[in-house]
Amino acid sequence: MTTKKKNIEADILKMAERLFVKQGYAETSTVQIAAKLGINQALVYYYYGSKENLLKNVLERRLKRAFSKLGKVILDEKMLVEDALKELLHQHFRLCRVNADFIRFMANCVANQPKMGVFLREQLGVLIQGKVIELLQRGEREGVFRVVCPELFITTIFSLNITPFLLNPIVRIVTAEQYPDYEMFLKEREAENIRIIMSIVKI
Amino acid sequence: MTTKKKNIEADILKMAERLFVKQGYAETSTVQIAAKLGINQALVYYYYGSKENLLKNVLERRLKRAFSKLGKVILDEKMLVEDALKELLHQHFRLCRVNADFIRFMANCVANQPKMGVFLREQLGVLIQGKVIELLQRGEREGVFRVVCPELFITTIFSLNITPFLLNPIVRIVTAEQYPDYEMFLKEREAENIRIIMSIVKI
DNA sequence: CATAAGTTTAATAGGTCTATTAAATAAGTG
DNA sequence: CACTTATTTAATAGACCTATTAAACTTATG
Repeated sequence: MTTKKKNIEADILKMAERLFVKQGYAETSTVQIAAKLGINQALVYYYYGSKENLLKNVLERRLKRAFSKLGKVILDEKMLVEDALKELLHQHFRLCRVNADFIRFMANCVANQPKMGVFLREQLGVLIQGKVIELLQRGEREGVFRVVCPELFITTIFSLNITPFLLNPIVRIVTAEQYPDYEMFLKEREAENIRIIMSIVKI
Repeated sequence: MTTKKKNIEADILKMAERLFVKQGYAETSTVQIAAKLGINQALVYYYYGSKENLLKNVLERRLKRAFSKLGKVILDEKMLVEDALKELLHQHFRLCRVNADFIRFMANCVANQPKMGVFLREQLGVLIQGKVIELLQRGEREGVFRVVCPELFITTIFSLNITPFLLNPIVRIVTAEQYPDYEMFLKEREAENIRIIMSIVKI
């Protein structure tokens, strides 16, 4: 009773995120969000004013979380630069797995509502590149990495790592015969991604 | 007057496709489809029975079209196998550009409604692999291509080619500084994709 | 031309959704 | 405790949506 005082506001946000990401924005109603929490639907409006504003809060929170995790990956200077990059790639692959639904959701938000494009651009900022560029520069300095265009390099990584999750059902169809177990495919896929990416930079 | 007799059925399908892909399924109403065509909304039900059935018709038609185009890419036996593969990659990149909205839409359909997953699996079948596998085998036979796993190879191609379009807004943010003009980036991106993919197979 | 079959329309039932409001309840504060 | 502020509820306005229906219109065909 007393403990769940201010949790409702946060609960709404969490449930909204879960349902938005799983079912889509339009397919999720404030009625449903409230029902799943066992609260009155008007509370959604009491705390967030409108469904659109609720969406913005969801995006903001989730983006912050996702990126803060990537930022926390520690790449020891004592590690070989190659191993550090491999570790980063591994973490990125994991991150793509966990956030695929959300990324799909974002892509939709932007595609369906032009407003969201502007909003997302503000939110995303320059959060992504950091670590990769750092490693590329270190590798060059140490003479073990080729000089490559960071933008192309980063989008290569992003493309290879996100697609198996984002387009999971489509990729599944392509690979179903050889890999009846998708988890097995993912293992091979991650290894292949690392091979491909390393071969791009390694001298 | 007389000419537009049986076109209504087809017009509904085309308009539905346009609006579904642009705005999403839930965000598009049969009322809106009819309004845009200047016809009565009940006609949608007269011809298609239900909104869901309309969706299925849209998917079926569009899938058929998209794949038939890839099938038509002619890869002359007289062409060097390397050049043939490059040509196929070029066509695939173009196809991804044209169909990105639709692919995003499909990915959503599957994510939001489990039913659609089954339906799509039936539709997609084994339509994709064909040409690529053909070329891989020819390359191996001629001794100019390494032996590679076709499933991994195909998903690599798919990943690299689709992401710049499917996640256009996100990729834009990453590349905005270096490539203020996205078209310019796409040109570089296609060239890089071809380089990467060829380096995987070429001995 | 008359009748049947195919096409189109207006009207609406029945549902759900976003958002608001006024009243009820709980918590906080002097 | 008295009174203010914050939270929660029930009820509902107003919009829009899917789907149906019966009637009107058009075309085809004997």
